[in-house]
Amino acid sequence: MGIRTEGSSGVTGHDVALHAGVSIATVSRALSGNRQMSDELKARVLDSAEALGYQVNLVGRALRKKLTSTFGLVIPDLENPFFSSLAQNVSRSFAQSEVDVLIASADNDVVRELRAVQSFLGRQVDGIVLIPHDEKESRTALENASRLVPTIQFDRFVPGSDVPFVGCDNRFGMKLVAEHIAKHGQVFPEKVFFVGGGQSSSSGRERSSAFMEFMPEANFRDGSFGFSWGQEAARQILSEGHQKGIIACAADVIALGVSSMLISMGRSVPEDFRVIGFDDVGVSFLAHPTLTTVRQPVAEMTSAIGQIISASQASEEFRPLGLFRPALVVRESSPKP
Amino acid sequence: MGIRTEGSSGVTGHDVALHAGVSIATVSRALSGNRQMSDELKARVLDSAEALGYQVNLVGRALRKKLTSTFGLVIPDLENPFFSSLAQNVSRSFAQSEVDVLIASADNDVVRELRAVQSFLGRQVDGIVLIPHDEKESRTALENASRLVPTIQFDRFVPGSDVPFVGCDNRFGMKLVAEHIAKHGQVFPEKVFFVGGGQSSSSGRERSSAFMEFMPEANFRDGSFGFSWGQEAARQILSEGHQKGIIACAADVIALGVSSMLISMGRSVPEDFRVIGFDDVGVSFLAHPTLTTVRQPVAEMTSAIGQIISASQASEEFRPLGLFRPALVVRESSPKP
DNA sequence: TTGTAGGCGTTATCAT
DNA sequence: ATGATAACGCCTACAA
Repeated sequence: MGIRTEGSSGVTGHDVALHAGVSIATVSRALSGNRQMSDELKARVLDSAEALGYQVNLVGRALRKKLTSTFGLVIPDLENPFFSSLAQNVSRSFAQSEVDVLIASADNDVVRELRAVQSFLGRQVDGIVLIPHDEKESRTALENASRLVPTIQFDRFVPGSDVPFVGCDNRFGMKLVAEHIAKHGQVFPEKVFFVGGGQSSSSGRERSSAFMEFMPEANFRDGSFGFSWGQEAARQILSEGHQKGIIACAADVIALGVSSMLISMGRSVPEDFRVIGFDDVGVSFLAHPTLTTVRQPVAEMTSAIGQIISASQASEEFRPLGLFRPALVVRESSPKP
Repeated sequence: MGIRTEGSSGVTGHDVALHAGVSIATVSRALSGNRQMSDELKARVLDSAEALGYQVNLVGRALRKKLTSTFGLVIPDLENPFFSSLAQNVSRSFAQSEVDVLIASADNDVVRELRAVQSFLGRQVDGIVLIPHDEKESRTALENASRLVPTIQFDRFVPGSDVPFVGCDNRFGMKLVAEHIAKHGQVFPEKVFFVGGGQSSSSGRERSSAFMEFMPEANFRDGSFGFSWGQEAARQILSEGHQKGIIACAADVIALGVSSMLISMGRSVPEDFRVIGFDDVGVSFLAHPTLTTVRQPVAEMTSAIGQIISASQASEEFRPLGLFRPALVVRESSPKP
């Protein structure tokens, strides 16, 4: 495994041309197929290519065409199941097309996020889909990207940027939660809690402010998008002496942490505390109790991304529309009253 | 957002050379910095580059150097939390180095897996880390990759291949599980169950056969690596009339499904059924009850990958070692007897 | 120390 | 319809 250093298959279009007894230009034409040529020659070239195991060198092609049929997806945190699911869905929605999706993880770090963007740009990707990790700090990465290639902000956005955004209507989602909670009024008179996901991302900020708009009397506490923050928040709530209530969370990962801690500390969900999440991650239906949550329309969102990317490939204009309506999914952790 | 089609920043080394009043060779030297040159000139070039917003075109560099400082990671299923966690860890372990990690999802499809490999190869990646989706069907992808670039099989392997493998000692892990179960002998005389993850991947096959080796009397049933198979398996076990037992699973995702279904159907874990997983995915500690499982030494494994990649970058010989010992993590779903 | 020039593999333009 | 050839942006002998 030592000596081989050649990049691609090692056999170039030149080799195929020699083998088939044609010019290198003919080889290129036969393979890209977008030019008229005799079927006989075409077949001969294709056979030679097959025989030699030729494989087009995408680097050479990219250098010449200045296009790569590739776009990059930057994910803030692959260990967050909602994001890894998004990545899988985006990737899947391009399975049929010629476009390749390259994924990079920013690992909750704006420095690595920027680096991922630069790497994609240097690689001449045709477009970038960025889930901005931080509302402020991700601005540089987003601007760098959008200055050079068609760029989409996905799921979160940098305020004031004019880069097209695809995501869900967080305010509407929280309105659904608030309405759901309101129906519990007489059953759970105690207390409504909101456990936020921080103010440093647009989704965190939007969900917090929307919920507080609809339920200003709620007991509010803020943290970050993670299981452990949910656990900590539940511990806080119990240590403050609360015995019953409804706990709405900015994300499923938080809600799962909350629910987990409540049960560990001997409380019952939903009898003592009702818990509501946001996102509808894949595992939320198998949590115990199963999680009432707001489902983001992931399929619609990824398909919108596909359309925007395709449009930009065809150098059409961007379609800036991209705010999708989520839906409430009622499960055991906060059943219908 | 329409007219711009240039790939990278549009400004090339040539432009920088003009701006700085030097030759294009000097620009290249100033930026790669691996050549002696006067500080004054170097500073001037760097200033010009900065002023023009120059950014090296990695495509041009790759074509010339036949190296990209990049390797590709092919993941069978990003929605499986164990795999997405692996991806994050691999990516993280290269954060400090110059190497970029590109991730592609095969989405449980060998066709897309092969396509991802070809795409990486065409992009001249310096190496490929492949988690083979299928023990047989992934052979083509693996061979294509290893023929051209240094390649590592990660977590799963294609039998009979001489491509270096990094993964965990599944047999040893199952031995730990069997020993743990054996201690429960008198407490749970009823029945030992094993819920497999299929025979089409090396991990599925190894874990099944190892467990059956240590506990040949176990009640065996086989499926796939997924929550829903775990739920189905639990339903089966209950419908067969079993009231108590110990259920060992080939993966945490299966165990979480099993546990979920048992509880949904009114059984108690661990009182009625004890449940044991494998992998120690991030969420297993917050399941209810928390999951007893076998922890894969992810940090060691990803660091081994880092070493192998680095060695291959330095064109040293591969270090074929790569079987790591997992450890039993006892939690609530199957506590110490 | 710095500049000149050739070529990496591909596609597109121009002849033929 | 096919072939020769010139770029694309970069790096690196080699020359100065």
